[in-house]
Amino acid sequence: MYFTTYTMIREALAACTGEQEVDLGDGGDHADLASTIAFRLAKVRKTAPARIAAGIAAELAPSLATHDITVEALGPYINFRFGQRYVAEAVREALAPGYGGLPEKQQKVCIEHTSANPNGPLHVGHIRNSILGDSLARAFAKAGYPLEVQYYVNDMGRQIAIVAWGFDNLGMARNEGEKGDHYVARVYIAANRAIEADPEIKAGIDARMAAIEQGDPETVRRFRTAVELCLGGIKATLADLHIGHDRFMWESDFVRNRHMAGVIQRIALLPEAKNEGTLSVDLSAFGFEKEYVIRRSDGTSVYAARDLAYHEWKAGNFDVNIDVLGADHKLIGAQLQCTLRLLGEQPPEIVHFEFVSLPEGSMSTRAGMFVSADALIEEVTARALEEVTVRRPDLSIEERSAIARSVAVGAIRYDIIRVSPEKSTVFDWKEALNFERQSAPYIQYAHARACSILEKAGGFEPEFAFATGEEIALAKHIALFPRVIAQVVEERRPHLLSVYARECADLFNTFYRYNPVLKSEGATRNSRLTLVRAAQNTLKEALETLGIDALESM
RNA sequence: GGACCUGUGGCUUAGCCAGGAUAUAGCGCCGGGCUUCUAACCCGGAUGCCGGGGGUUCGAAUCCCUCCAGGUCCGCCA
Repeated sequence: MYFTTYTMIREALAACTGEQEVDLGDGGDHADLASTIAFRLAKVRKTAPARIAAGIAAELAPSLATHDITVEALGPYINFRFGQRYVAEAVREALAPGYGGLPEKQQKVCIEHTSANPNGPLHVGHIRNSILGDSLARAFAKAGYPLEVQYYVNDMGRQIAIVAWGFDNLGMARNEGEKGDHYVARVYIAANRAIEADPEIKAGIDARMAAIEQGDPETVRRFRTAVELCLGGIKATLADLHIGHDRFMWESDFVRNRHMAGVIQRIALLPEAKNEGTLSVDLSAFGFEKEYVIRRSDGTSVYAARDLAYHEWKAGNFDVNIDVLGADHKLIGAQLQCTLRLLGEQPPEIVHFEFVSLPEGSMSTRAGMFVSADALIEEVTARALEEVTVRRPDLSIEERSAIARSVAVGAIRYDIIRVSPEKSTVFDWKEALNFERQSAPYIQYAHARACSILEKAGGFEPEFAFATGEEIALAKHIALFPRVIAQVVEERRPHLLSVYARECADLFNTFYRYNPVLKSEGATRNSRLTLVRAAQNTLKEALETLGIDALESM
C-alpha cells in the first residue's frame, strides 16, 4: 500500500510541475508525505515558495481526494495525508502470512560472513560480523532473492600451522566437556607462547606451511583434524545465535583444484604484475602505496592468492556477492576488489563494520584476551532466567528456560545490530546483561502482549474502522514494513530494521495503554482485534528477520 | 607520516550517503500511573552552541575545507 501510494503521489507531482525529481519525503509530524519542491521551483519561476506550494496543492487536491488523500500547503511545504482507505488497506495487507516479503527476484546473491580463522572460539567481536551478516541474509531472503550464505574457512594459514605444531609438540589433552574451539584456542595460545620463548620453533611452522601447500597427505590430515575440531565448536555457537551457513568453502580446495594456479597465471600476465622473486601486483595507479603480494619468493602462495581464487569463483557463480568484513580488512578488501577488476571479474561488495574492543584494549585470540561468545550467551541466559523466574513463577523450569534462551539470544543480537556498523564499540558486561531498556525483550514483550489478547479474544470478524490517534499511528507504521525491508536490502544496512521494530513496539504499547480491546464492543472491538493481529504479525515478521524469536508468552 | 571510520544532553544512540518545518530514542535523574487485555509497560518534566573554526546555500547535524580528539590499517600474517 505504501509503495503504490507513494508512486501515485510522486507521479501526480511530476505531472503537475513538469519536474522529474519532486523532492518527496517523509512528512514527520506534519504529514504522511511532504514535498519541498516549491523551494527549488521558486528560483526558476521567480515566485515565492509558499505561493508555488499553494498553487500545486490546489491543483492536486481534487484528483487525490478521489483516492482519499488530502493535500495542503503549509508555507512552502506541500503536505499529503492518507485517509481511512489507506489505513484500512494497509492493515488488511499486514494480516497476510509472510507480510513484508517482496516479489521474487532473479539475481542470485551470495553473502559471506563470519569466516573467522579456526584457531579459537568466536568472541564478541566476531559475532558482530555474524549477526550483521545473518540479519542481512534474512532481509535478502525476505526481499525475494535466491540466496546462499557462505563461510570461508581459512584452513591453511600460519595460524593453523601453529595450532598443528601445538598439537604435535605440546601434548595438551582436552579437558572434560571442553568445546573443540576452546580446546584449539588453548593449544594455539600455548603454542604462541612457546614460539615467543624459542624462536627456533618457527622453522617447524614454516615446514608445515610448505607441506600443506604441496598437499602432503599427513600434514593435510593433521590440519584438517584441527580445523574441524574448532569449526565444530564455532558452528555450535552460531547455532545458539540462530545463525546458519549454507556452505563452508575450504580455502585449501582452491589450491587443490588448481583454481588458484589459474588465477596466479592470469595475474602474472597483467601489465601491473611484478615477478621479481615474489609475485606481486603494483596498484599504485589506483592509490595503493604498497604492492599486493600474491606469492612468496619460496614459491608458496599467500592468503591473497587463495582469496582471489575464491572470489573469482564466486563472481562466476553469483550475480551479487557481499562480504561482511571487519574494519581491519578495509585495505586488503580494496586491494582484492581492485585486482579482480584488473582480471576482468566482478569484485564483491564489502560491508565493513568497526571494531568491538574490551575496556582493557583490543581483543586477541593469540594473547588469549577476549570474551567468548559462548561465555556471553551463558551469562546472558542465566540473567534472563532469573528475570523470567521473578516474573513468571507460574511456569515450569523447562518453560522458563526456553523463554530465557530466546530472550538472551534476542538481547545479544539486538544489542549488536542496533548500533550502526561504522561505529566502534566497547564491550560492557553491565550493558549486555541489562534488558530493561531499548532491547529485544521489549519488542518480544509487545508481541507477547498482542498474542495474549488474540488468544483471549477467540474468533472475530475482521473490520477496518480505525478512529483513535493511536490506532491510526500504529496502522500507518505497520504499512511501512515492506519499505523498510527494501531499504535494508538496498542500503545493506540491517540496523534500520532494528529501529523499525522498536518503533512498532513503541506504537503498539501506546495503543495498548489507551485503547481497550477486549472490553470494547461491536465494530470497535473487531477493528481493534484486527489491528492487534496486524501488529502481532508485523512484529513477528520483523523479529524473525532479525533472527529473534517472536515469543507468544513471556 | 599516509589512508579509512567515528565525534549528537551525564552515559548509549537514530538521523548524515540522496540538505528543508520545533534534532530520534533509551539509560540515569525528578514527578505520576498496576481492583483495568502480561508494569520486561505507560504518561509528564529537566538536561543539546549536533567536537572547534571557516565556507557553499533561501536553508547545514547532513555538503566542502581546516583543526582537535578517539578507533582501525599500512607484513613474503590471515
